[in-house]
Amino acid sequence: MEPDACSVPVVDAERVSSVRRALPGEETVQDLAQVFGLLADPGRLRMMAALLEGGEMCVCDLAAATGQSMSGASHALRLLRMRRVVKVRRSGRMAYYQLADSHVRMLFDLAITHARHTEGELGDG
Amino acid sequence: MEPDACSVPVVDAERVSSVRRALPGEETVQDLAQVFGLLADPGRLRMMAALLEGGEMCVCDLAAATGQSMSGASHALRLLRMRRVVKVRRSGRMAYYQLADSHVRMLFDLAITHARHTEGELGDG
DNA sequence: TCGATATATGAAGGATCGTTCAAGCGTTGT
DNA sequence: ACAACGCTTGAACGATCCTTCATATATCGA
Repeated sequence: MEPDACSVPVVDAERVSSVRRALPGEETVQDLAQVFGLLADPGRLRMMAALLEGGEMCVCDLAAATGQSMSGASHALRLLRMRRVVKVRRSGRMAYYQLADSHVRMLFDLAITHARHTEGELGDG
Repeated sequence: MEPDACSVPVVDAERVSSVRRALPGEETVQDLAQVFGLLADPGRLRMMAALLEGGEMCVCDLAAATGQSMSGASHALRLLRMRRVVKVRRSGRMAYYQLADSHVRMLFDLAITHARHTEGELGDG
């Protein structure tokens, strides 16, 4: 993937190695990136927002509320399920989903704060 | 993209429309997804973690600390710059980057909490 | 048992993303 | 002026992702 010792010139070698030691390990980085990746898709984002609002919902209602096809919703929920962001309760042929923990809500609120804060103009500085 | 009125059968029509009204607008959803998308890449994630730890750093030190090529680091920083996640200060031929606001730190901490909380076993329930 | 329903899944298509290579710009030092 | 330097950018390639279609499983009702 990325070379551990690359041929990049360094200005402040001491700080570089200090920062390097402070960085989260490879496994943690991968985990974090995957969690954020789940939130990076509008369909899944709406899905989580819907669950935040609606509490516990079945797949077809989630699909309808977020404007997705059944298949699309099911695929999205599978990813969220595998990363333990949502949990499922099955009753007969229905599947009822809800958020697995409260971190998602906080991530959401923070991100919305950021989005509102940097609202409007984007681009280079 | 996705049909507004799709042919999905609905169980609880009232809740569906209530949730639908409560969802953030299309523009907000797109913005949020893009912010999370920036955090979804290990290289950019390490970059933000480095800035969190190191305060203000030049591109070559960032590249060295996160194990990226110069070009890769520069491309990553361009995306972060355009979304106003980082800001740049130029001095001569150097470019010093730092985080633009404190939301990133909170997003990080929350996500790490989530990662630690769901550590270990993944997969279907 | 048979069909309809609710959800899940695999495969295929095109779109998007990340990395790399090559070249570009502006600055510094000689 | 020239070369070295720090950084930026564009294009290209391969990998990954999202959507859709078709099919599969399991449950319910007749």
